[in-house]
Amino acid sequence: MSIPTHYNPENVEDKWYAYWMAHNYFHSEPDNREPYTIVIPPPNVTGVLHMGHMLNNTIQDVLIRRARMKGFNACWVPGTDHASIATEAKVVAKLKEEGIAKADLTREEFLEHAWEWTHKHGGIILEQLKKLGASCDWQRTKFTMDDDLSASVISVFIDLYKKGLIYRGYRMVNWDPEAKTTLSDEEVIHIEKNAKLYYVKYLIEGTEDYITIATTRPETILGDTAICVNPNDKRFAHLAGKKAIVPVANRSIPIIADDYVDIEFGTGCLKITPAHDQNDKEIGERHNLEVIDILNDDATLNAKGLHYEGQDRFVARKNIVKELESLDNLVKIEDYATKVGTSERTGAVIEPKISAQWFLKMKDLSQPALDAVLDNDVQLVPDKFKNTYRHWMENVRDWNISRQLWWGHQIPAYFYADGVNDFVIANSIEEALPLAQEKTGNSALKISDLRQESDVLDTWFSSWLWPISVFDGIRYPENKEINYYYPTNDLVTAPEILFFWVARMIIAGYEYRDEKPFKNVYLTGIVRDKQGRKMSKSLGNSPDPIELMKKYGADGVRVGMLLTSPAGNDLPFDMELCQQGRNFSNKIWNAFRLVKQWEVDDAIDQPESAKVAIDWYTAKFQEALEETEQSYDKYRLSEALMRIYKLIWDDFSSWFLEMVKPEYQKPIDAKTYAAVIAFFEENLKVLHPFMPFLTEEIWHLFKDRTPEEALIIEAYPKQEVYNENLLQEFDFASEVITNIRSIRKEKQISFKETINISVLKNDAAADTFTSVIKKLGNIETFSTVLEKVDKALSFRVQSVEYFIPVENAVNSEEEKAKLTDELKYIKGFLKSVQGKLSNERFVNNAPEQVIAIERQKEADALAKIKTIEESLGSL
RNA sequence: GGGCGGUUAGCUCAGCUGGCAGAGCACCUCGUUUACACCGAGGGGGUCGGGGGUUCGAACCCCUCAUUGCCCACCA
Repeated sequence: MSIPTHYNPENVEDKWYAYWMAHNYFHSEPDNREPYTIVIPPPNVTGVLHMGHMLNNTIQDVLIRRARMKGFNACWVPGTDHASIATEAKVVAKLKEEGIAKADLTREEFLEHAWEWTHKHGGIILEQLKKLGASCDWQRTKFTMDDDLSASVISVFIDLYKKGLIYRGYRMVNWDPEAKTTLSDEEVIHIEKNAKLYYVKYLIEGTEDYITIATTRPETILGDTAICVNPNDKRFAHLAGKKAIVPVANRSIPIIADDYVDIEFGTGCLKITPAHDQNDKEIGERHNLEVIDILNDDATLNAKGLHYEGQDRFVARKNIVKELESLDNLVKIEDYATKVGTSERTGAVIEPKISAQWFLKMKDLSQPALDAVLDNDVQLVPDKFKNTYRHWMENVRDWNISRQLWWGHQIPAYFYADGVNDFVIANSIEEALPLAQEKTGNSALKISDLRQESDVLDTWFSSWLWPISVFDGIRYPENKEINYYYPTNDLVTAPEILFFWVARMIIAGYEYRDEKPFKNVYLTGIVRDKQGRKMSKSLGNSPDPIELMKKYGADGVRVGMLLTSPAGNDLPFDMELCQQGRNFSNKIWNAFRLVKQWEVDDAIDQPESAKVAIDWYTAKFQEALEETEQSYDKYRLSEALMRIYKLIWDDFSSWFLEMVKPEYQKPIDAKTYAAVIAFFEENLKVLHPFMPFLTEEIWHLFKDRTPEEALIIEAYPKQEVYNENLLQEFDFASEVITNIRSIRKEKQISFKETINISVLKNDAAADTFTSVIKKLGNIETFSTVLEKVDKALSFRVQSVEYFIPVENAVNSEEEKAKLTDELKYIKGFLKSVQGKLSNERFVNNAPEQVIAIERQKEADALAKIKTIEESLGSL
């Protein structure tokens, strides 16, 4: 035998990927067919493939391959995201290693480094996706900072500004002191931390009395500009209008009253630091308080921090606590569990900071996007995410879209002076000049008087346009491509970015196309390790996907990932799953080997067993196809895969091939052989979306194909009506076979030894599969009898009784015990059925159908009891 | 603090509008049968998180408790 017993994916995978590429099968152009479009969630351009990508992209590939085979014009658009903050952080780190500080570079110099880095690392991840088999239209590969996409981003900014939806404001924002940029609310992760609550007393000016406040951030005392109590708090009524002395700083600040203060919490007194807390800022605005910002951009204290200048905020906290203690201003310290905001990207503790930033008004923009999901115009899978989505959308706040970074889309605002609103918005500085001249009334203004905003836009401000901008539908809303491919069909992504990205894409879709960007959103779970921990680089618990594919084959890994991964459920990943996938590859490979080695003889007749086997598998395949389609419709890919897995492993290999298998070293008839090959090919087609490489390989090994032929573009099997009766009859027959095998095992009758069997004539015993029973049971004669057979082993399937006469093997005591057990069980069953049927309320209330089923069960049980009792009697 | 899920076999999960608890893997037994030991045949295994209730009948509907996960949130 020249075909190896184990499938070796190694050379196969690269070979077929190259073949598909060479024939341009992944490429799509608008035509008369119905489109089926998926845009990839663009991975970070400098990223490396991890298990999350594997899951995500396997799903997309399954969907797109199936659509392609079903005759849609399938288009999967790949690309990468510039990932402003993440990439900039990497470049900064890399420069630091080389001894270069970002601060020493000009913007242009830094961007040169960033582009160099991008060109070097960008695209690695896309190359890795090819190993997985991803059938992306690589000719359409996009990058969020390509010229056309950048132009789209800028034009959208200008448009939204003109619509009055973008404004610049002096607001309290989330400051990441490590990346030295602001973040949107969504980029802030709240983490539970054990903190301390410090009770600090402030001297009331002109008295010997003190007032005690509680704070978690004693270092901000240096920025205090008031003490605040609740106006209804009688305890502090006498302090109205008085002043307090800030410890350490020895400044005098007013004692004010505001409803915000909770009388019950802490001491009922609050220190007000408008520069470093959102609530304090609001209270400060109501009471016209001074704002003292004590922090630098890197969260060290500035000159306002007095002798703590230069110290990090946390160092200063420790030190100021010591000083307060020595000054006798510290009353006590309590443990306190609180949640602190941290940066999604750097992990740094977020500092609330007042600064001038750009915002997008979200309320009105988001309404159509909210409705679309609530009305299922955009379908979330699973739909439990609808609640989460609604909650977020109903409470959406203005989006801080500016970042104090260099890598990204620079905001097209041109300042002619230093005021918060001393700017004009334009496509270029040349276009900005006349606008600025007009706005200022100063026609002497020159280009050199203008200065472009140095901030860039939030990464998501470009990716929210992705499904439109990859087809250049922002700049050219009527272009052929966008009109053809939009709206796309499926978006496959992680729930983590439901708000960051998915919600905003829907918003942009309605704003710029007046139409949803995709029909379905498949939300994958998080890939976790066996212990349930999220797979991450820092934990080192994530296997290298490339290594995995080397070991188990890309197909094996794909199957492993999808076998147990319902939408929205986390995937507890285990190598065993890939092993199962690999084993499945091998099973199919060996089924192929078996069939391939058969010799065909035109001259011999088709046996009856093969004839019925073919009828049966025809129906079985259709049943499986129907079930598979239903699973696909519900996006239950794991179920679809499992059904195909069982179809091929159990139905096809264990049953069908065994039924048609010719005797050892004898040829197979041509008719049966043709059917076997045809079935095998149909199996390969339904499996292809899940295991593209293996199926393509075997499909080509069966026959010589023309250079234009490939499984990837074969037509997916069509659903047809099938004979359900035949399937039921077979289920009966297979139960007979199982019983025979059981008896063989029990009585240690070798399979090589033929046996005889008799069936007691009974209307329920159909004989369609008698030839199959004979073949798979290795039966010499199969006879019908009118009376029970003495001295025989017996078994019953439903109400039909079978006998196997075996010389000397019948031990009547054993038989008796066996029958008694069987009788006991069936009587118990009958009792419960009759219990129901004798319950008047059941008979009166239950639907007719249910009662009929119960009556049938009763009759069957009675018939079976009768045969068992007779057998017992005759023993 | 608010909201939303989950809790079914050792593990991962199905179980549609109430009507005999399922699958895959794992496990056990047997097997050098002429595709495959990455295999075959046969088999065991569940008080459906606890407690109430509705119903002829509850894994499924209602109440309640427990537990676990996720999302949101400016109480010092």
